[in-house]
Amino acid sequence: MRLSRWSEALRTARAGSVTADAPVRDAAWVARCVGRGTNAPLAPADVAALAATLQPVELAAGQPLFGASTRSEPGVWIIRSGHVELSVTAGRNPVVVGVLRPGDVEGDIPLLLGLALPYAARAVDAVTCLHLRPADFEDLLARHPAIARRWLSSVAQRLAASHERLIALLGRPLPAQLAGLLLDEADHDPDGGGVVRLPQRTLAAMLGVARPSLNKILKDFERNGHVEVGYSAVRLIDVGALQRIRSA
Amino acid sequence: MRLSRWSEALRTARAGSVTADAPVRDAAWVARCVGRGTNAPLAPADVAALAATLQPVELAAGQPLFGASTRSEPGVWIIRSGHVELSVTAGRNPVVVGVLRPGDVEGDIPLLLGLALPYAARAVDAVTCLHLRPADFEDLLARHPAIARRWLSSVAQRLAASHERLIALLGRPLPAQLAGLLLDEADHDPDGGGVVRLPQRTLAAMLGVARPSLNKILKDFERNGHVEVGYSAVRLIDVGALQRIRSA
DNA sequence: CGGGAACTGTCAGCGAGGTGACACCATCGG
DNA sequence: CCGATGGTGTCACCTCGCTGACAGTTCCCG
Repeated sequence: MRLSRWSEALRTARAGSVTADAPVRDAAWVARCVGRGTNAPLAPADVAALAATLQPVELAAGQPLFGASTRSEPGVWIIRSGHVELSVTAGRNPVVVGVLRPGDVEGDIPLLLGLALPYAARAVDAVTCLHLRPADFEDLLARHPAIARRWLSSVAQRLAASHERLIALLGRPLPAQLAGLLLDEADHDPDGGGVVRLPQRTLAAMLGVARPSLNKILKDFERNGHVEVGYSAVRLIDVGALQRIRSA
Repeated sequence: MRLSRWSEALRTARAGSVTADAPVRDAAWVARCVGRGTNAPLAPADVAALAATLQPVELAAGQPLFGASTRSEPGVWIIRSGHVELSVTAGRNPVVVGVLRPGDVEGDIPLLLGLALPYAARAVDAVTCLHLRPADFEDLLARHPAIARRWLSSVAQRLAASHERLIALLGRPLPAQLAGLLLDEADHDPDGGGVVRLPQRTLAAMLGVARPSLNKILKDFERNGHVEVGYSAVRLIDVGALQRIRSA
């Protein structure tokens, strides 16, 4: 069963390269991406334990990982490829709390605290991720201090990012907020510049702002040659200028 | 040396009750307040290790724990009594990222990630706190898996709170934001109602908003009998009404 | 008890951003 | 190849909260 899910998971990511050591390779990838290596190195035994419990899962665009309504299977998800949108529909318009990208982790906080998160998660595009069942997660933390230590640094990282997000949003003009968001959310392409592959509706929801307001600023940026606006994508042209606007 | 700092620390907190087991009592208090007990119980040996390393420190009102300028001694602080304001002076007006109250922890994130936090901390009123030196902190985490596990739940708690703060701020009208802030920050008095003992300037900075705007809403609340505005204090009268406004 | 510092209360004018609506365009499935 | 879906570009109107300023009040320390 696991191998069939594996091959399905890898079909999109890198077709045809399914080998027996794929679980170990993914566990090593998790070890590299979750938290920080300094001060919290993982021993081979820890990586092996990870490899034994990680369950690959594939999601189509639009599919929910979990939601206020569905409350589907709990556990920890680690994004391997694709994007997941965390949103909450409080008040009038939906607000996007964050966007998960490859290497990001979700679902561990509810397990650690024993309470449900107030937001829903849905795949923006096709998503490959690794799943850890609640019991396996607790077990890994209890039996592998190095993993617990590493997870601590992962959560700490997310907390620092969340604080920076608060600072970037509070009482700042919209252009500064948008510049910061674009710089933070850009996927760094090999060609040098970054691209934000999200519709303007999502970007607006991430700033808690109306789409027309966002579009106005975005077109200003484009007129000044700072970005290039495409369909469901924004390409960063002049990173320096955006940084200047962010801290204006 | 340690005992002398102890007696100094306790002079304000509870004068005259200094006994030999005070460190153990404070360690037990930390064990109760940091993180969640369920899923992460601490053994007596863990509490003893905490008691051996906690260093009591006392701060006068206005004194900084650390700051962008001073960069004073690093380490972990656990607030025992009083309030500490975390603020950052980005752009025009200062923004308050959060207010630490008794039981809150600060300074562990920079240690875990090896990078400085972008905000400064200063005592709002007289503060008693417990200090943990960087080396001692690392040592506790490495040698006591239960403490690492418990710390994980503490950081997770803070992350959830930070996410809720983001949700409460993004794209919501000012009255809803203020109602949420008051409900979150109220110190629950024994007499039933809660009190927020912070000047309006600080409350405004926490919402990234101008003081006159905040004052306007606050007086509206008072006119409608929801709160009672005092000098550097807001008393909550009708909690139900505030909850209704928060989710309006 | 008196003076300075900090906090609160309030106002008029202005600009940023929300609202709702509508035309146009990319993308994808049939 | 065509139509449905969903994303983008833009507009006129209007509300909300900012700006800067000033007067009154409370607190605290000498």
